[in-house]
Amino acid sequence: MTELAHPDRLAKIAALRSEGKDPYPARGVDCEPLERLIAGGGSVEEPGPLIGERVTAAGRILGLRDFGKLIFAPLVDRSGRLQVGMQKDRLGDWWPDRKRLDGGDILAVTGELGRTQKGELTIWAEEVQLLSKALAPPPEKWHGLVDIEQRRRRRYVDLWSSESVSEVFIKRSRLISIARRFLEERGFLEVETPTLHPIVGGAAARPFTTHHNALGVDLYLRIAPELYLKRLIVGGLERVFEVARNFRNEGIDATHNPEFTMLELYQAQADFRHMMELSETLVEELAVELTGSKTITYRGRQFDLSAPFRRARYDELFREKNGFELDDEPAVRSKAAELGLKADPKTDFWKLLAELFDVTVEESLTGPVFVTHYPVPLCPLAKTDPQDARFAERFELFIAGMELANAFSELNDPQEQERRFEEQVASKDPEVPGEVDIDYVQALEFGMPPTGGMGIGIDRLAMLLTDQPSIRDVLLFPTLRPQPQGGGPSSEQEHAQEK
RNA sequence: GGGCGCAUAGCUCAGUAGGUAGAGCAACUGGCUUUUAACCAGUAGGUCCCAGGUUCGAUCCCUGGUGCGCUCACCA
Repeated sequence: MTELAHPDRLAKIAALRSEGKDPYPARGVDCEPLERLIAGGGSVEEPGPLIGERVTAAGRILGLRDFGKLIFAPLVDRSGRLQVGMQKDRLGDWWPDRKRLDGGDILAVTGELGRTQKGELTIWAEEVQLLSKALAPPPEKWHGLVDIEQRRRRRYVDLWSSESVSEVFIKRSRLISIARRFLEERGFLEVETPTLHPIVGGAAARPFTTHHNALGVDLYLRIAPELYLKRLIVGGLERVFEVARNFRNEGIDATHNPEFTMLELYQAQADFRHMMELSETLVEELAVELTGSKTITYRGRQFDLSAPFRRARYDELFREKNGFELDDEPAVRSKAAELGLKADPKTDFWKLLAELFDVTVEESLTGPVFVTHYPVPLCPLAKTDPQDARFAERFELFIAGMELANAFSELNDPQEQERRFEEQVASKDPEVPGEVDIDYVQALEFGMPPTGGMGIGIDRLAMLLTDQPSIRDVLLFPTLRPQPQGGGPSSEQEHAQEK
């Protein structure tokens, strides 16, 4: 037992066992979700069909309000919260066992659905069965878990001790489910591709490295599924998507977690314009389904997610904010220096330009807006714009200043792709693949149809649609520094002593 | 990794201008059959994050560390 186990509760378990009562019975019970009982109870004015009926519910009791011969206890399950009333008159044989109940215990209750004098919907218990005894006490009943670290380390407590928390994660789940249905309705096939990659590719990021013993090779956790999904387009699957967990060995902040979820999709015989339509339609639909409106509130600001979204060219946005063309290298360098960017002359011009764009333009992209036509050197996997060879057929979608989607007309010219890969390798940039993915080039040599591809950050979309300020609030178990033994804050001392 | 901030009872928080601490809730005992953070009376509960230093004396001051939050850099 850990320090969380309460001695009085251990004593209650021992007492139950000595009477032949199992505090952790093996069988579940048939019960109704509380939501259904609440709906079936109707209102005080118009009683529902379940009033007066014998019902069974199961859930966790958060506390006990004990009046001597009457006890009220709020019962919660995933779907809602409903009060249980336990009366001596109705529970004769069981009644002495009330002394063994504690906040946090999981119970099954059978009894008549009714109301109290004040009108509160209540199950008047006739049978109470302990399903699982809680040894650790629940958090403070009024505030719930407030300490943000504990909320994240002990999500299993956070989820039931604060009503709004589980809603966020239920919505996140619905978001993914709606997106799947949306894509399946449009002929997309959900696929699964490897997360262990022999070569890093599909994005610019530092990878996690691991090792396979039997093969005797180092492998990387994927930073993006892109190159595998496009192999499937070569394979003729035509419309594919993956809800892909990606891993990037980078810093952690409000919008970044080392593992995160991208919805990536690829559509043959399409280009980035189709991807714009698809993404704005999907985002609008998700907003309506999850929030009930096309206009959402994020961190106190309103965003209208009605399709179509505004389109704005990268170079035009750049010119508006900076007053000169983005390929005016001297101007870019001097402006960057002026803003204090790391701008020594050997810094790659295009990296510098991207940084200057981030600083001068991205701040103002409240959105929703598609930023289109990125400079080609920033888009090694995208097709060049036939109208202007300086730019690529690519867009990124910004909402509330967050980058939510990235898409392009996929480069399908194997010679051009090989050349761009070789340029990347030659740059020796540590954040760019250090090796040409020959197999991918060969896949293109077999012929890939014109293809539109897109990645949507599911975590950020969930933040936006559930109005959460940090990615860690939409991840059930965000990456935290591990704490040896037990994970609770009380083990910090042991940790410190080891150092 | 840099900067700023936080760490006190199981939980939420006070507090000590250096003299080893207190409330509410939770727990325990008793009372109460209609509460909604129930109420009333009583009891118990603390290495004041860790390690050094200064001091007669440190939870408080100093240094170092750990964890978390915010922020900057990197990234989606």
